Amino acid sequence: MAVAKFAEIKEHMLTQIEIGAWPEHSRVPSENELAEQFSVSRMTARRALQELTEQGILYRTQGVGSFVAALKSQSSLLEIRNIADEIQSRGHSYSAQLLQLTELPCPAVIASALGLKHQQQVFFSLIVHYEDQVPLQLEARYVNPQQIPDYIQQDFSHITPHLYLSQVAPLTEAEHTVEAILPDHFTCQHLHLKKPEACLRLTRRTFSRDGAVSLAYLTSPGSRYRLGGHLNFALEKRS
Amino acid sequence: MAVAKFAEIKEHMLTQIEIGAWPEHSRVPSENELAEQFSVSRMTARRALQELTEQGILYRTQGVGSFVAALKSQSSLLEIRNIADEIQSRGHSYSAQLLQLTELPCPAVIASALGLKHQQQVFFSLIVHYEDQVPLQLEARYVNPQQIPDYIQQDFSHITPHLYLSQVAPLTEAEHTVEAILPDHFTCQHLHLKKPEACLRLTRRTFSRDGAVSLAYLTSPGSRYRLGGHLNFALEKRS
DNA sequence: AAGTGGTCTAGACCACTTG
DNA sequence: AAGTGGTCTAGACCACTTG
Repeated sequence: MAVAKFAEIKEHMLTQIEIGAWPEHSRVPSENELAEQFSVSRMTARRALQELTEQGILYRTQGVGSFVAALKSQSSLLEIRNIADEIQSRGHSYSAQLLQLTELPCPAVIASALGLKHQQQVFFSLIVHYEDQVPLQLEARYVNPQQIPDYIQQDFSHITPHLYLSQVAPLTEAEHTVEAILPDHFTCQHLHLKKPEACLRLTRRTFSRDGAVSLAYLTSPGSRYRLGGHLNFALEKRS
Repeated sequence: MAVAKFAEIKEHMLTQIEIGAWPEHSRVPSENELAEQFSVSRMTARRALQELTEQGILYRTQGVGSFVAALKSQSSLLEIRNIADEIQSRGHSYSAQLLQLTELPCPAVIASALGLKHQQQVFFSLIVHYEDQVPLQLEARYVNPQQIPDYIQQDFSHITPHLYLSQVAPLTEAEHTVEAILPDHFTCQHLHLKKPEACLRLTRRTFSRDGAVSLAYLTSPGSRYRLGGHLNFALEKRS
């Protein structure tokens, strides 16, 4: 079996939702209807519905039916994922636009965060990440040149800074801050926002074995992006 | 069927792991072994194993077996803190204003999240949390009345819902979503926002041993609140 | 009464890893 | 070759919501 049948059904349903054929809160086919349409047993149709429900894409009510949940891009809070992978794992196309890749004298805040001296040179990259041609995130990143001397020679339209950094300086630690902000004019422009709207801003400082590597400001429109996480405490009680 | 068979098997396995009978990375019974032990079909035993795997409690390898996963590292980004403690630990004064504490017929989305039936009664509380007399967070919370029958009798101007819930139904699991939104008029009013500004909204679903306990929407002005965290990867490599 | 989702059975064939 | 997990079938009974 090249592709599982339940996966094909999920794929089909996701497509219907994406193209808007099945709007939010509309009813989707029942287990029995899907089973007949795809010539599978009810258990297989059920699995497709069930997994989409666990992913937060559908919600179901016994005796009533299954419905499309409100949709948004979602990423995990717990893991630091490469945004390209994240987008592609949703079955969408990823692309990037490199706006800047330069060397700057280090602003005081950045110097302090990266353990550099004020006015020392620091690498800076500015990139827009697109999901299916729609800007999902503006990434402004300062990189410690002592740790990553070749940063400025990379082609960041083909590899994300995150992926490159994780290859040359494996991540050992990260610090996050999450804020809601109203973006400035410049950010609005690059995120194709006609009017300023609430944006999520992640500030992420990453560390490798030898200390602070980079400080990134990741800004995404609130209407297109959210962070999701899952915590499990069952096993933590023991220690 | 009072309690589903797959749930009983999960319960049993969780207990074994919690009491240390099944240490990290040790092998747990196979689908066939569990099916025989509990006199159920393999599909039912499989479901128990599968759900524990999705919860991150087990990991499985085809042809080899199922194993107890490693402890998750803690992330203060998602650390579930009592907001009263959080405010007081900054040396500020905490107070709360109870706006609503009622019983409602359950909306479909809430029912699905809490494992309740549509239109069944659900408890609802609405509270504003103040830091030094300034509103910091609007908390709208739906609570499973089957698990927390006395919720509606509590005095939430003196104890936060989070603290009360953690006392009567210890947290085993939590799911988070973080979004940036523009608040509606009602929210603006209670957060004393003259104009709508970007707000952080945490959606938090909490679980106890017996299932979903509550679903909370926590909304805070972006200018007054942010989430901060620290991730350590040394222990996280598992999959 | 008809349709929905929730649970379960007792089989089946498969791909995979191990001794 | 024996055991594991992965997928699937064609039934069954149930609780629930709706017309």
